[in-house]
Amino acid sequence: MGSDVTLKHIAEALDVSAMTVSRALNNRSNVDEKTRERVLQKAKSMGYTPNHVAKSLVSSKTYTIGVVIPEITHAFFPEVVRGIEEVTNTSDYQLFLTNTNEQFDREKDAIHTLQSKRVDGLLISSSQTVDDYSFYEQLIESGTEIVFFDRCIEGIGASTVCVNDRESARQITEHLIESHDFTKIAHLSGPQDVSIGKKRFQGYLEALKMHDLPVQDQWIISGGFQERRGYDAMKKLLSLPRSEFPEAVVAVNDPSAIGAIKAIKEAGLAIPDDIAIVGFTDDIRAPLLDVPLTTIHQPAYGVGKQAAQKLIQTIENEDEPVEDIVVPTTMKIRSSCGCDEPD
Amino acid sequence: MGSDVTLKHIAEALDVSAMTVSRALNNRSNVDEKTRERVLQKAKSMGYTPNHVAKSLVSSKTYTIGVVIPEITHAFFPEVVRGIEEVTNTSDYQLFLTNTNEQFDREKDAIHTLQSKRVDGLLISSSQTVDDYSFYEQLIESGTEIVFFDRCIEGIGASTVCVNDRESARQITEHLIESHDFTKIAHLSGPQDVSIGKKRFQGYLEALKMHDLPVQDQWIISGGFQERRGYDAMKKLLSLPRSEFPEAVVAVNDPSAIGAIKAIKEAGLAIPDDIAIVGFTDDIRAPLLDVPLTTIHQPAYGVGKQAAQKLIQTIENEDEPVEDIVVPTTMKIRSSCGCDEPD
DNA sequence: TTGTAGGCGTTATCAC
DNA sequence: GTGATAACGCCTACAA
Repeated sequence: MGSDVTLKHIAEALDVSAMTVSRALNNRSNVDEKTRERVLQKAKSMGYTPNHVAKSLVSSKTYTIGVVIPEITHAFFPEVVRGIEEVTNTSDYQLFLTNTNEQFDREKDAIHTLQSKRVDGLLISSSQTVDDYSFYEQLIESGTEIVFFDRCIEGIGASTVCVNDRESARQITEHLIESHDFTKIAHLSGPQDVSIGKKRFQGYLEALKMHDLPVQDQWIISGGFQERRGYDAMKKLLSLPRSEFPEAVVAVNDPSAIGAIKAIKEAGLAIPDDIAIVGFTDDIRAPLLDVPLTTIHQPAYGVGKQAAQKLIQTIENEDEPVEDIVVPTTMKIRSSCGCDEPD
Repeated sequence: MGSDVTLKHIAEALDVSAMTVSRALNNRSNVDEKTRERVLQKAKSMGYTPNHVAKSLVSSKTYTIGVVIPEITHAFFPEVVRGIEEVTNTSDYQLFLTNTNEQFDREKDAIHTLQSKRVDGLLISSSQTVDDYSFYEQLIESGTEIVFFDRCIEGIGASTVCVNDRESARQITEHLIESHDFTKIAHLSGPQDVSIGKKRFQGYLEALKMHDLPVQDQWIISGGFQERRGYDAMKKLLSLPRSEFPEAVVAVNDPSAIGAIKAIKEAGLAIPDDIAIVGFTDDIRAPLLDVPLTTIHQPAYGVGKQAAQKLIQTIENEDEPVEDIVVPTTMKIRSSCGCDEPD
C-alpha cells in the first residue's frame, strides 16, 4: 500500500484547492507562507504519502532504473550493484533488480516487463546465452536508454562500461609465458557472443602470437562463466593423453577457474606443479584457495558506479554522447601461476 | 522510456474504441475474434508496450515488491535475493532492491520512497543500527504488508522468516563444550536490538548455563555483523591479560568470525590451538579459510523463497495469518573448533 | 496567491 | 460485441 490520503483529502480538510496543496507540498514559490505551513502540517497529521505512480503518469518519468544481471551469486555482481546504488541513492533513483540466471529468454522477458513499468533506463550485463543482438538494437532504436556493463555489446549505439579485457587477458597470459617459461597454455573460454568471452580469448591469442607460440585447438575449450562450466571444460582438457596436457590454463573468469581447480584436484594433479592456472575477476574466494589464485582484479564497485553515472547522465541530458568507458584492472599475482605468494 | 504508442493510437488506427483495444489486449471474453486479431496484430506492428504506470493508477496494484537488505556484499543476502526472485519471477512481481549499508536512516528513507512508489509489499531485513521499532509498527498499522527475514522484528504484527537462531547458537556453543571440553568461551555479539543479535547471544548463554559454566562479562564483547566489527571486537578481547584469554570464541556470524580470525593471526596465535572459533552463516569463504570455519549453515535461498511466498500470499489473500516461520539450520563441523576436518 | 479545466493511459461501469 | 463516460492522483496551463 502506501497511505490512501490524497491531495484532495488534504484540500477538503483545509478548504483549499488540491492545486494549492500540491504547490505547497512541492515547495513552489507561489504559495502563501501561512497556507504552506497549514498544508505541511495537515499532510503530516493525515499521514500523506505522495503517489509516485500518479506523478509518473503525468511526467512520464519514474525515477526508476532497471538493472539486469546474469548471476547474482557471482560475487562480482553484488559489488557492482553496490556501486550502482551509491550513485542512484544520491540521485533518488530506485533500482529494479532482475537476475536472469544466464538465460537470454529470461533476460528478454525481464526487459519487456521493465519497459512496461516505464523505467527511465536500463543497466544491462548480458547473459551468457545471448544469441541475438537485434533484440538490443531494436530496444535502443525505440529510444530506450541503455548502458551495458561488464558483459557489453559494443557498437550498437549504447554506452558501455568494461574493463580492458583483451589487454588484461594478454597480460596475464604473458605472465605465464615470461615469468614461468610456459609454452603449452590452454584457454577455458567463455561464449564468443559475449564481449568478455571474445575479448579475453583474443587477449590470450595475442599473447601466444607475440611470443611465437603456436595456437593449439585442442587446448581451447569452450566453456562458460560458471563454476560448473569451468569444471566440465577442464575435465575435457584432462581427457587428452597425458603427454598432451598443457602446462598452464587461462580461465575466462574466477568461477570457471575454481571449477577447473576442482577437476584438476580430482585428477590427482598438483597446482601449480602439474598444471598452473590463472583466472579473471578476483573473486572473494581467490585469495583463500589452497593455492591462492593468480587473477585479474576487476574494480566491480567502480564499474557499477561509472555505469550508473553514465546512464543517469544519458537520461537527464539530451545530447550525452555514446561512450565506451574502460576501467583499468590490476594483475593479482598469487601462487596458482607458479609464483611464490608475496606478502 | 517504453513505446509511446497507447491504446488510443491503436484504436484510432483501427477505428474502434480504446475500450475494445483494451479488452482485446487483455484477453477478455467479450470481444469478436476477428476484432481481437486485428488489434493484436496492429499492436505488434505499432510496437505497443502496455503502460503499467497507468494500470497501477487504476488498480492501485503495482506488482512490485520492495526488498530492503542491510549489506549486499555479505554473500548471504544475494543468495536470499535469488530465492526471492525465484518466487517473484513466476508470479510476475518485480523487485525494488535497496541496500541500506547497515544504516537505519537510509533504511527509513528507502522505505518511504518505496511507499511513494506504491509497492505492494515489503521484504525487510533490518540494519544493525535499528533503534526504533515504532517506525515499523506505524508502517504495519497503516496497512503496509511486510515480511521480515533473517533480521526480524517479531511480535509487532508482521510475519517473519528466520532460522532457529537461539537453538543453533546453543548447539554450536555446546559443541565447543561437549566435544572439546572448553570451559572458557567468549562471544562476539551483535546488536541486541536486532533479533539475530539477541537470539544468538541467548543461545550462547543457554549453553553455558546448561553446563554450569559461569558467564564472564569480559568475554562478551559487543561487536557487529561486519568483518570490521569482528576484527575490532576480537582486538578488544585480546587486550585482556594473556591468562584471561578464552579458549574459544563464538562469533555472531561468519564475517565477524573472519574479522576475528584476522585479529587472532595478527596476534601471532594459532587456531584452534591457542583459540578456537566458530561462526554462523556458512559464508562462501568459510570452507576455504586456512583453518576451515566451523559454523551454522543457513539455507539462504530457502529463507528468501519462503519470505517471498509468505509476502505474496499476504498481499493476495485478505486473511492470511501472521506467522513466525522458522527454517532449520545444520551445523557444519570443520576444523576451526578443534575437530579434524571431515571429508 | 489561488482556483479551474483538462489530460497523462488505463479500466470499470453502464448503456446500446 | 462495442462504445461513451468517469475515475485513478497528480500536474500543466491558464484564468481570476
